[in-house]
Amino acid sequence: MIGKLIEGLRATGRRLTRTRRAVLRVLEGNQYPLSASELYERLQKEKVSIDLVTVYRTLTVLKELGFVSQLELHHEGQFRYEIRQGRKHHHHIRCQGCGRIVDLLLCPLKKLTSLIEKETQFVVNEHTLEFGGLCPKCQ
Amino acid sequence: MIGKLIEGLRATGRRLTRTRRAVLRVLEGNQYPLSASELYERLQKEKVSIDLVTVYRTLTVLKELGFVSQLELHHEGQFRYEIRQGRKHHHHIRCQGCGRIVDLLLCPLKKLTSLIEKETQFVVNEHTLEFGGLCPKCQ
DNA sequence: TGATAACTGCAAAGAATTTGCAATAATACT
DNA sequence: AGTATTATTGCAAATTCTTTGCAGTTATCA
Repeated sequence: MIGKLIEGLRATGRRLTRTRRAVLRVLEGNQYPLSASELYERLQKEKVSIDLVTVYRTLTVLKELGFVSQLELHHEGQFRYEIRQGRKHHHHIRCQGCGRIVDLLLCPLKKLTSLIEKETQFVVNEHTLEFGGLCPKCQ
Repeated sequence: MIGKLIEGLRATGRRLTRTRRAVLRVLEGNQYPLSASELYERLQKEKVSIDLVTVYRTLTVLKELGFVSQLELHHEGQFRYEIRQGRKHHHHIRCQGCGRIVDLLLCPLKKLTSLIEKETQFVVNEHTLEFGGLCPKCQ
């Protein structure tokens, strides 16, 4: 992963820094998408000296290079980021109680897309699908 | 509509005011969901004297009474509001070029919900589905 | 008409995110 | 290895959307 990161950074005239490495490492160590401030907190716990602004800027770069994807879950008012590397297209379900986010591996929308294109005359480029509910612990 | 509004307001110890009437009227005159600031601008054009804060507070009340629903479209960073009165459950498609929002009357997710509940052990209470693309003019 | 709340406007606070700029650090070249 | 170049960082401050506090205004009901 680091190898590909260096490659990607170089190709766009960027540099591999202590902070970029640290951000990527924390994201890799987490199976659910983190917000910028969550990432910041975890870095602080690990005694990595970094500014929240730098976290934002790093996430922007990683997103531009295609290493992470940016999620916008409803009722949250913030972005979340997760490693995109080698992951299939998927959606999420979020617990309305504790906020826990779980991946959904299915996506039933491919067929629907062409139907919608016919109906609206739009060219569909993306879709977001998200469920909200209560996880077993919060029920 | 106004009749039901008065009824709803009364029932919760609230009052029908010039501003609430105006906000509802503008929402009714629009077929696509408006943001608070868009609503504010339209009211200004109509020479209705109102503060943006009051627009927000009014939208909150209308939402609580079930007269409008609050939407959170992706890549927008703001809420939108649309009349809910007598409208069926639906989703939206938004043009990535001009931002135009069109309703989608179909919803293919009812069957999917029980599948997801089995898979995740969540109780699903809501879902959001949204498409992004280019409208005929922006293609 | 007057009393009692609810409602409004204004200013200011909050939260997430972005921007400007000088100091710092990674890279390339010698 | 040493130095010049230029990307990156940290800090402060700005932005955007939304919410809150409070005193003055207005709708409602006796």
